[in-house]
Amino acid sequence: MIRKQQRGEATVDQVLDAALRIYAASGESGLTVDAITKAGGVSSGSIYHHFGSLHGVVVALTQRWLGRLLEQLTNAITRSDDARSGVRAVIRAYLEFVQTHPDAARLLHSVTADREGMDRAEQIRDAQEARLSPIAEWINARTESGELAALPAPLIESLVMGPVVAVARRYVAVGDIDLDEAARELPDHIWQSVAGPAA
Amino acid sequence: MIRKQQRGEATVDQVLDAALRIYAASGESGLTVDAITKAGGVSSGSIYHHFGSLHGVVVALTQRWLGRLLEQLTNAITRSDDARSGVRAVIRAYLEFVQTHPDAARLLHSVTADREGMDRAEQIRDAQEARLSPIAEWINARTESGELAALPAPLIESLVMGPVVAVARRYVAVGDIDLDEAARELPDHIWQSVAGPAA
DNA sequence: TGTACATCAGTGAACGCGCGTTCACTGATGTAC
DNA sequence: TGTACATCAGTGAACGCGCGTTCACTGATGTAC
Repeated sequence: MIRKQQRGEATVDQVLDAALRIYAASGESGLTVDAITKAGGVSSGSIYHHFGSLHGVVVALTQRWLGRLLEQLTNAITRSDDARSGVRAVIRAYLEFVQTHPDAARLLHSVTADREGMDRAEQIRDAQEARLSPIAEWINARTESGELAALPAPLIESLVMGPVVAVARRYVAVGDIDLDEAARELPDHIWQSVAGPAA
Repeated sequence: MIRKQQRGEATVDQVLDAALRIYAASGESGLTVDAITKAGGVSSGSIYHHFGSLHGVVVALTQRWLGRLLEQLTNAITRSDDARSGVRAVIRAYLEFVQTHPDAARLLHSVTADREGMDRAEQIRDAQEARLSPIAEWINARTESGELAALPAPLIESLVMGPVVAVARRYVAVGDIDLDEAARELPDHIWQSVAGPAA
């Protein structure tokens, strides 16, 4: 059996870590091969060996952090059984992620917004389907039980995550929001907007 | 008195219109001077005469459409006197804008998300202050009267606009949302999340 | 345990091209008298 | 009403440089026997 060498993984990590730092500091336009080379202590050839292109680095970086975020959200939601505590849990999980990884949050907020990100939306959804489907299932189950309002899943998602994302974006960009206060106040208010007849 | 020549305005419009079309079709990376030159029927020198740089074109484009969007929202909100109809009106106004100007919506969603957009956040806020302050005042007045929940204005804004922006982004990006249905359903649900004791 | 071999991992100089910006110039418009 | 002048508006060839990508090569790791 052919095994890849382990040092390759370390290099991949170095590149992605450097890329995130650079992205946070100087944006997508600052994310050049040369910058990664210097910040990550890795040669350009090595980057191409692992990622194929600079674009490949961005894709890998996005997938990595989107995966981690969705993993947190999925864990939060599947651990709670009633709808109200589930909604509460995802909200807290998202805000906690933003607070713990502000750079990654900045990346996800802009890359997913990016036009190229939109083009990649489908392939991203495919890659993350394992993490997205439990969430969708959870929503459908709660909608049918009447705990959640009888709305299409995308609308439920928007009602729950919309304000959270808005708060997170504003926290990262403008900074005139207290995340702890948001974590305290948002859950109950958001819940009011999606609560169903049986709740 | 020295008057600028009128044909200049026409050129500015041609450039900005072409820029929006290009942006919608091929994203920010496709928005090159050469592309504008060809699509707008304007020489590169002329672009520099009016905008100073390519970056200047993007800024002008963003300001123009952000101004138009905020104008719609301000009109919607100031025309309604009770909180509930105000919330309803901004939601409808936003969704209507997105439906009427999907390209501009795409631009605003990504440029404001963009890292450089974040750096420009302050200067954008300054330039649009005339349109932002009426909205803030309206929120504060309704919060004090008890029609809106006793929350900081940024949280109210996030609770109201968050789901709307989320729906709009998803409509523009993925397309699995019916905007008319959203316009019907969202107002009441969102209202539940911000209604105050006196409502 | 050692040797030969294949593949993976990493290097960095060199290339080339796309792109933003400049600039000397021509043309158009408005003002002064 | 016409002429001279200043400023605005527009042109497009030319420049130069930053940046992504390539490639021939060296080094490291794992496998086969």
